[in-house]
Amino acid sequence: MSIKHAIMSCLYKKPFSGYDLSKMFDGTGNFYWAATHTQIYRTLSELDSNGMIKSQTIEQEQSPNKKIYFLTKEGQTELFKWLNTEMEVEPIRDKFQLQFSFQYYLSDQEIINNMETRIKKLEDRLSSLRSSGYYKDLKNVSSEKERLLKYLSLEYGVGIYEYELQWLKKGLSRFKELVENSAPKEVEKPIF
Amino acid sequence: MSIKHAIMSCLYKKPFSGYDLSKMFDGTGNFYWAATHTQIYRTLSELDSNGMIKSQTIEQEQSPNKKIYFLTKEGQTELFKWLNTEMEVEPIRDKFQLQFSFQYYLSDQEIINNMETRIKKLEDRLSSLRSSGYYKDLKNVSSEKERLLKYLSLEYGVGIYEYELQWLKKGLSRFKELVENSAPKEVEKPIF
DNA sequence: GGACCCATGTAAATAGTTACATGATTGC
DNA sequence: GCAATCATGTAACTATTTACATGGGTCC
Repeated sequence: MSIKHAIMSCLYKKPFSGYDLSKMFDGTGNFYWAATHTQIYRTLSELDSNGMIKSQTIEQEQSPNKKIYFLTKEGQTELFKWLNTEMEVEPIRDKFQLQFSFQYYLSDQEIINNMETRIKKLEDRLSSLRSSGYYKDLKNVSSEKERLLKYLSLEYGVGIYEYELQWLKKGLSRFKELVENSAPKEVEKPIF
Repeated sequence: MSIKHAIMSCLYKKPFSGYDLSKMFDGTGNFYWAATHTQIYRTLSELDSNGMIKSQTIEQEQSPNKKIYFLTKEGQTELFKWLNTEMEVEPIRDKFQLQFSFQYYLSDQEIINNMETRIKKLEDRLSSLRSSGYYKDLKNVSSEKERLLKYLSLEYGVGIYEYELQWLKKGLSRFKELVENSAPKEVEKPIF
C-alpha cells in the first residue's frame, strides 16, 4: 500500500497533522499519490497502532487542537527499506486512453470534438501548473542534490502532460488529414 | 467505474466469455485498464443484472462449457454515452515517481543504483513490447480510420515508457555529474 | 506425473471514494 | 448572513487484489 509509505516519507523531515497531510495529498500540485482526508486519517491510525508513527496533541487557542504525527525508529527503518524497493513497471491505467482506444466506434466529427476537448483540458492543466509557481520552492532548497532531484521530479510531471498533448495534437492533425482525403465532401447542388 | 465500460466496449463488435475478457485485461499488451478474472466475473454479473449485457451458454466437448456475453440495446446506448463523456485530467498516480520524489533521503550510490535498476526495467518492458508483435494486428484492420486510431493508441503506450526512460537517463547523467563535481574522491595514498 | 491451458466462480481482505457530522474563527 | 479555512473523525459504499476451490484436456 503506497499511501502508508507516502505518509511516512512526508513525516521523515518533520511532523505533520492529518490536516496538513490531506492538503499535500489533495491532487493539485505535484504529488504522485493523491488521497482524501478520510483515507489519511484512517492510515494514520493504522500506522500509529503498528508503531510506525506516534502522535502528540498540540493545544491551540484560535484554531482547534491538532494531533501531529512523527516517525518512530521502526517507521524510519521501514521507510528506508521501502525507498530501496524495486517498483514494477506497471500497466498504464488511464481513463482517457481507455476511452480513446474505442473512439473508432464514433463518427469522424465526434472523434475530432473529443480530441479537441482533451487538448483544451491538457492546455488548461499545463497552464495552471506553470502559473501557480510550480518551481518556486526549489529556491529555498539549500542542498544541490536535493534541488536537482526535486527539480527532476517536477519536470517529470509537467513533461508527461506535455507528451500527451503533443501526441494528441499530432494524432488529431493526422486524423483530420485522413478524413479530408478519404471522404471528399459532396458539393451541395441546388435542387433545380 | 471504468471496468464496466471497458467490458462493454469489448463486447460491442462481438461477444466474449469472461475467460476471453480476463486474458485481454491481464496487463500484458496494450490495454489501458487491467483487471483480474475475479473482478471481470463480478462485473459481468452486475452488467447482466442491470440489463446492459446478456449471456448465452456455449456447450463444448473438449473444453468446459462457456458463457458468452453480448451487449443489449441499453448497453449500446450506455456505451455510446460513455464514449462521448469528457474525462478529467487526473493527477498522476505512480509508485515509482512517488518513491523517486523522496530518493534524496538516500545516499548518492543508492540513488544511482535505484535509477539504474529502473532504467533496466523500462528497457526490458520496451523490448518485450516491441518484440511481441505489438503492431501486428494492425495489418488485419481494413478501415483506414480504425487503423490510424489503433496505431495512435499503441504509439501512446510505447511513447510513455520511452518518455520515462529518456527522462531517467538524462536525470541520471545530470545527477552523476553533480556527484562527481561536488564530492571529489579523496586520492588514496600509500601509508608509507 | 507435473505443468499449463481451458473455464467459472466464491470468500475475504485491502484500498479508495462519497456522504454525513461537528464546531470555532475569519473575511466579505 | 454566508462562505471559507482550520481540524478530526465515522459510516457506508465501491473498487481491486489475493487466496481458495474445482475439474477435464493437452503436452512433455
